[in-house]
Amino acid sequence: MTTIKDVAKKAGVSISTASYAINNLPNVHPDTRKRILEAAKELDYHPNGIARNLKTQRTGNIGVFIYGFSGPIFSDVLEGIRQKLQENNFNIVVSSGKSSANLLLERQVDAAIVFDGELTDDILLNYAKYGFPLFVLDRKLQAENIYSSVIDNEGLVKQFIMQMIEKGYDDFAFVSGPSDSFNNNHRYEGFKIALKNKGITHHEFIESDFTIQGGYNAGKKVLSMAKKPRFVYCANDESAIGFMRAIKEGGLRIPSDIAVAGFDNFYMGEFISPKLTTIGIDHILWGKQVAGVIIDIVTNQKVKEIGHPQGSIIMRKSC
Amino acid sequence: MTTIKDVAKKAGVSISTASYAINNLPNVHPDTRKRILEAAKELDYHPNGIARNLKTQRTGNIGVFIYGFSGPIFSDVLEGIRQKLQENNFNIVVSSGKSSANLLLERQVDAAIVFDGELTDDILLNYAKYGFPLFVLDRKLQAENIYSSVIDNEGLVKQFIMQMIEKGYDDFAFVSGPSDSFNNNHRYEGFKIALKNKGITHHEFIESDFTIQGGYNAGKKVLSMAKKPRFVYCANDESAIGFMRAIKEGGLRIPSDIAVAGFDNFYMGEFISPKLTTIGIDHILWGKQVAGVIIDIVTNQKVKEIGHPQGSIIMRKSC
DNA sequence: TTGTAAGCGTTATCAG
DNA sequence: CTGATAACGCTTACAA
Repeated sequence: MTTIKDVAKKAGVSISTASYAINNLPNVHPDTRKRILEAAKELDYHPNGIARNLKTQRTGNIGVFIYGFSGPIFSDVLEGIRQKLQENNFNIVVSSGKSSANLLLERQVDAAIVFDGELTDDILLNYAKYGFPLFVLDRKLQAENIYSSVIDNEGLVKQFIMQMIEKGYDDFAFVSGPSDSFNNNHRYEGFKIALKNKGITHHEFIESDFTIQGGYNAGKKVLSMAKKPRFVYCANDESAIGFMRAIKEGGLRIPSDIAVAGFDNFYMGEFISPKLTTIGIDHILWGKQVAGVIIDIVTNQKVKEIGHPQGSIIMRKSC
Repeated sequence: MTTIKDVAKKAGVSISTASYAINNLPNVHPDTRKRILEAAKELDYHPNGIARNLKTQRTGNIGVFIYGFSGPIFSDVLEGIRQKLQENNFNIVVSSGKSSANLLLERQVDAAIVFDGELTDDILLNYAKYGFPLFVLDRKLQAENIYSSVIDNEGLVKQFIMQMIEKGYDDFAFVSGPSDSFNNNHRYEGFKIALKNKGITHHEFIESDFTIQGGYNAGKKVLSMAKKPRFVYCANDESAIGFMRAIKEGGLRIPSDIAVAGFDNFYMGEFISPKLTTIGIDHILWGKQVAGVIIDIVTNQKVKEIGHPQGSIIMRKSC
């Protein structure tokens, strides 16, 4: 492979001058620059990124620490991150579990976006102490070098459920996600606060796991209940879809027998019957914003707070 | 950050001996090794990956060139790739479009897996000439340093459609994907060959785009046809799901009025009514196999051909 | 405007 | 078994 040395030799200049020209520094005579650039082109020269990184002590790589690639929501956030990072000439290195640690410790990435529940708070706090900027998306965490943005689960669900109560519903059930899920727990909080605010003292709780199958099982459970809830709020859309399928199989009508709603605005929600009412987050935009902040951090710009990602209630036909 | 120099000094040895010990080379006295390792631990030393990469001329990074993160199939392949790569201590750098070029040219990755239609054959062939091993998943391509594995679209669809003909169906339509899609075109080939083999000379062709919405539109089109096909084969599951929704809205029964099937084994297919018959690929396994080959290549092992990824017909209730 | 040379943090050759 | 030392390919003071 050709190196800057070859270019310099061919152009008849020193290595440093070649470097200046190639990096577009102003201190090079136009003629020399032209000669160097031509030589580079003829030799099909491309700088060795690794060498550059070693010298500049920056990699231009941003780690994205994920648990896995599954889940539609997830891919949207990733996609937003990818777009923004790419626009700004950063590379994205994905990793999961403990491999992620090495990426930081071996200085292969300049910073990381964390979306991986396997990485405990303690672990993250520890890496932040080393000086690596970390942007955390799946929890709230306060510390130097740690930034975070989480969905306003509580506020959005509260607002939505209160609207539903005003619409006349007063007999609710909550189909949960995993009990260790940040999103699930805060959605449940919002749900309970809404009921409390409106003086509703009772609700059913059905444990589930954010999957279609789990929602389906929850639906079967409701079918077997003597006194069925009038409104079932599912902690995400996938479980809502499974839930709806089960109760439709059981002969119930949605929303006339049981009203249903979810969270996420999973695109399938528009293609089931009835169309699913949900709370939507603009995941791609969120990813872009997060990536934007990370870029500001590693390039020492002023970082702007992004707060919660944008969310909104999407009324369709299921309630 | 602490460097190997610090470790060497603390252990009272030369840099090279420290390096030997840290890299577990046999030529170090047990006592010295112990001293060095302890020093490393106390100083919380982690080797600088960039420096190592520069010296060894290998990065341990594999590029994964994608068009974007969207699509369920896609994430599964990625997930398989991620698992295998991670097991073998390789990092995965995702990229799309022309940023991907830089990754190779600047030697930030050792090889790449390509899943990005934006990268033309010419471009890929060119990179392969530089000596970068490329594994291509979305097309067939023959050249030095280029490896490829594609779904056996033609064979699987042919086999499936012939079975359906044997079952008694003889009046078919094909709902296509984008006309520039490798997968779509080969599925259509298989479809046509099956018909031809069985002496069926006519079929309907409805253009679509692999999306649920596109499938839905195709369904509306069929509803408006005077003479409707008896069996509609959709080039993927998402369009089949949209298609089914449209014709159900139009009051048709599946499979008694129109039978439907798809391709991919998208997990939603099990949660619609009737459950979708489809042709399934084990995408995660495929990703693992591909990653396995790439690893063999960059570590100079003997590479084993992987051929087509495993596929099978999954009979459910839609035909 | 250009060149010399130090150095980024490693690995690996060679001599001892 | 251990240590000097020369790379790897680049950027960047500093000198000329």
